[in-house]
Amino acid sequence: MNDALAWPREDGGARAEAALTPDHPLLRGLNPEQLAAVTLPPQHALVLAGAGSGKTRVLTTRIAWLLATGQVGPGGILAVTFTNKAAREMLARLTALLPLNVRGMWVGTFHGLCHRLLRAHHATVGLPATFQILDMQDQLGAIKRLLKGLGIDEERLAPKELQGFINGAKEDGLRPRDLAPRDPDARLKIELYQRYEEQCQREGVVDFGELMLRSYELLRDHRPLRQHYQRRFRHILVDEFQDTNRLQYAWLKLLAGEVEDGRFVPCGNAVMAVGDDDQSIYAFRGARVGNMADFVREFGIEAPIKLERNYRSVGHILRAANHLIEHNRQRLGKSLRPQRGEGEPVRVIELPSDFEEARWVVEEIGQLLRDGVPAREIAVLYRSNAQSRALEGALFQAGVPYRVWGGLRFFERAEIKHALAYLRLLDNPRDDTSFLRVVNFPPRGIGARTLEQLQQAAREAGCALADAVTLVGGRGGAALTAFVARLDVMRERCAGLTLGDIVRTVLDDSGLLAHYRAERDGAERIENLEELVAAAHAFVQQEGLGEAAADPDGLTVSPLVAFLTHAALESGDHQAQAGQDAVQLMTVHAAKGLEFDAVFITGLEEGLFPHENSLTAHDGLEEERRLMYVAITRARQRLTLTWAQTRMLHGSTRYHIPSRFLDELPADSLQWLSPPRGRGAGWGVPQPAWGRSALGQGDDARPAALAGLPPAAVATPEAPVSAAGAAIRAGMTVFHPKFGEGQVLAVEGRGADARAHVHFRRHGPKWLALAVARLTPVE
DNA sequence: GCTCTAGGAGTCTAC
DNA sequence: CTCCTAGAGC
Repeated sequence: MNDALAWPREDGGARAEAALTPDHPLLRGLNPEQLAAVTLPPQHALVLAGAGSGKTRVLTTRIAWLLATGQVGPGGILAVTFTNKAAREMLARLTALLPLNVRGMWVGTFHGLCHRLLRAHHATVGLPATFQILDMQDQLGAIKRLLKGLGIDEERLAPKELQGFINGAKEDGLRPRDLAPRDPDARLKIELYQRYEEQCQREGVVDFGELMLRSYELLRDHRPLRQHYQRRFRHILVDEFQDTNRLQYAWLKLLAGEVEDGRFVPCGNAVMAVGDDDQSIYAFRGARVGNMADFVREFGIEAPIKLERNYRSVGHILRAANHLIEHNRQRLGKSLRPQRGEGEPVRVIELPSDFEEARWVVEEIGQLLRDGVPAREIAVLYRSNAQSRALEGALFQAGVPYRVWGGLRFFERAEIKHALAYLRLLDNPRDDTSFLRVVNFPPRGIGARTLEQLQQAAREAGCALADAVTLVGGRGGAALTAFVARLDVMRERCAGLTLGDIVRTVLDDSGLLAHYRAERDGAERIENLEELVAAAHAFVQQEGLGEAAADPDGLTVSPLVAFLTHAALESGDHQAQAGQDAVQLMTVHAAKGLEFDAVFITGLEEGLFPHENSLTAHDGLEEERRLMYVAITRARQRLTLTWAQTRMLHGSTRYHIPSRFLDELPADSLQWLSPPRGRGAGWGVPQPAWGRSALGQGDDARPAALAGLPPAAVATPEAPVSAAGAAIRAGMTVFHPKFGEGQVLAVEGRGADARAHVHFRRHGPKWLALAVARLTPVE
């Protein structure tokens, strides 16, 4: 079965031999491990690529090498990434390396490639040619509609919970019939999963999980088709392999071999998986690090290639990263080796509040800017998006240009989603999700009552909402009929137009533009809609879609369908003021894959980083630690860690103790700008905040940037008092008559509203109102 | 049927 | 705190 040599090689062997010299231009400057990975003969391989070890370079050079030496043609390459950004970067680097037509290559995200498979074989899997994709928002809407239709109270089952259940099942490759109902609750969810699938099928839409699962089933159930792709893709390369879920790994296995008698037998192509188990931070969405170990076993990997030379960060930063991650038990084992100087130690500082933290960080940024560090080379990272507010405020006040990543993206904006819904209805009037989104937007007198009648009628007739409008009588029915007629007119007017003109026509005919023009603050929305028209024009230019989208395989899709797919699969840039030189603000998740000269990691507090929700999740703490590892390894020259005693969180003030991660860093590589405090110390001990500095004595030891702070800013707040009359502080061990002993993770609120987050030894984490709870400190 | 307001819930996230 | 939804009032 293992017949790698059975397939004819496309190259003359001699040409490949001649090129196999280390001074080939492509190989110049590679270290021995990188060279080994790039020039590996066709076989399965696992590359363990540490942060900053030149992973992307290895991947792209590998592909270029395979092509340049004639080992494979562009059509024989399949390269999978997790984000569109990574896919784009790979293509860009590749075209820079080789004067080459990348058209025939399959490079993209898992979902993008699955989508391509489903478009090519839509009839085989029973989807209409114009099927559209539901994003998470659309999916939630569809689920809410389903629950309402079945008369299931949202109290009984939260739509979000069902959404999580369905997506979780799909990530594991499970259909409703594969699930065993363990209890009535599970039975209901499985039943609803089934109903949801029927609804999607009826409406001609697929969610993200379905893209993956349906194309998996396509390959699994159609042997000739599977074999066609197995033969075609002689080289399969997977980026960020540690982030693959169960289904994605199973999908890869289908392309790389056959399961015989329960055992996986590779079919002769070569899979190169590149990943870093220490950077696996997406377990919460189904990623399964265990896939790496399974891959080693099932693909017969003898020795993974380890890339451990780090070209990014200075010695102290790398030592901090290595030391921290060694606290994780489940690791394949790997250590980053510095290739640059020692640099300066990692700086740590404690601040009284999130407000002061932001102010201090901004002062430091000011100094960096004065020292000539470009703004775009400075990043402020945080665990959760809510933390950006205080930082934005301080940056704005200081007049420092900044850019916040995350938040609403272009194609997720309400006005854009409205426009897209109209566009989707042009091709697929059965798309009930889109129908409901815009049937009364702009308002045209179609209310909840009418829509209930319509949905009832459609259910009874077993047809789409658009086909049921004639079944509704009265004024509502007339308004509905008028709406559908309007769509029909729109469709006719758009026939034969270019994509850009179609979008323009829809914006005019739907009344969206007129509606926002009349609205007080609709100016920005109109701007966005205009940008959508521009994006449509640009899309046609860029993709070369004169008449229809041409796939490498000659598959054709209408420009409109291609554009709608693009909108669903690439929700667009996080609000760009791209190109502008600005300080970068983002969550640690968003920072993965990026690097900066100077990095601030803020909010290093128990409950925030590690996040309190993670402590109850299985292996949650290890994932938080990997997240911290990712954060640390973003910095090239200078890394600063901050934590604040108090923080405004969901509207009230919370008191925290420093993150355990600070204790897990090597003391030799740290420089405390404020006196270091153990986690057990808590706060509230009356002492001058800077009285005993690690750097020296007296006020002079205060860091320069703090000199401007008023003394009041570092005063210690009073601790709330429990019902038992004891002052309760974060960090202390307490006793509760019912729950026993526990550690106080955080205290929030004041007076009668004060609450404590206590992690009880036997009963786990609980929030207790101090006015009620009889908590007493334990010696 | 539409608009306004009060109350409740959420909080990491890409495709 | 902020976003969303439900329900009351017009």
